[in-house]
Amino acid sequence: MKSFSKLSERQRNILRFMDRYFDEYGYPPTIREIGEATDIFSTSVVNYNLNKLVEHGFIERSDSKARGLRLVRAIPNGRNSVRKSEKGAERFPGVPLIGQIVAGEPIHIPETAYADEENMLEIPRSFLGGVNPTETYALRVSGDSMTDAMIQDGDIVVLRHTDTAQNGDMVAVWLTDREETTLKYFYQEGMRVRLQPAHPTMEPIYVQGTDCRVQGKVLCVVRRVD
DNA sequence: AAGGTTCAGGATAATGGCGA
DNA sequence: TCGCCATTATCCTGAACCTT
Repeated sequence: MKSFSKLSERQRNILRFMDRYFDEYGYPPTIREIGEATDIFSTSVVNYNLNKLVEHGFIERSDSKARGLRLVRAIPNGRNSVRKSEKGAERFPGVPLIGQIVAGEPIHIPETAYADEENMLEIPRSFLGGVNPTETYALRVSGDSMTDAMIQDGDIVVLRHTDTAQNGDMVAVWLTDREETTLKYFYQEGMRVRLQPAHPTMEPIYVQGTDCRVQGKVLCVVRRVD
């Protein structure tokens, strides 16, 4: 994963523009708007650089819809970088950190999560992709099954409460037979579900649809670097 | 119509091999 | 070690096409 300063000038400009645009309009820009704002004349170049930013873990893209862009890492000096702002909690709503995902040990995730102030994370609204903060919660990741998805041991994932998922979604899933929660990519394959780790040497888990329950979909990842 | 994707091909930078 | 050259990788342009 590259740091912000190691990105090309254009890629940094794209991130800054996306950050400003989301802050102003509340939704992401189009590829053509990004091109206009960053002096890129070809949509393919914008697309190329967006793919690079996905590769480096700065943004996520949705294949199925227009403006399907989402910042998933804070931008240094960006409007939505992780800091207190004049609008305070409104722009940086609290997301409760309620536990961790750890293989072999079940974790109960309440429908209405509660955490004391010490365990509340301030997450920029743009990182939640329009999801109501009251529908979100955070978990600390233990293990390295998602390293290829830029999620390391100790990272915090922010999730939206949901009991459904689409193929390719990164989700927290409760496995009823194993009595544990796991973080994997979700793929429905007929009556069974494939839970795919993002790790080169780890095998997917196959379970019957009735033996797993989606508990949340990952919205973004938070990492402390020190 | 707006917005996104794909493709062929060109320019430039980075890298590696080789001889002096 | 240095300079030259070939190869490869990266980034870009422009246009056509596809999807919603």
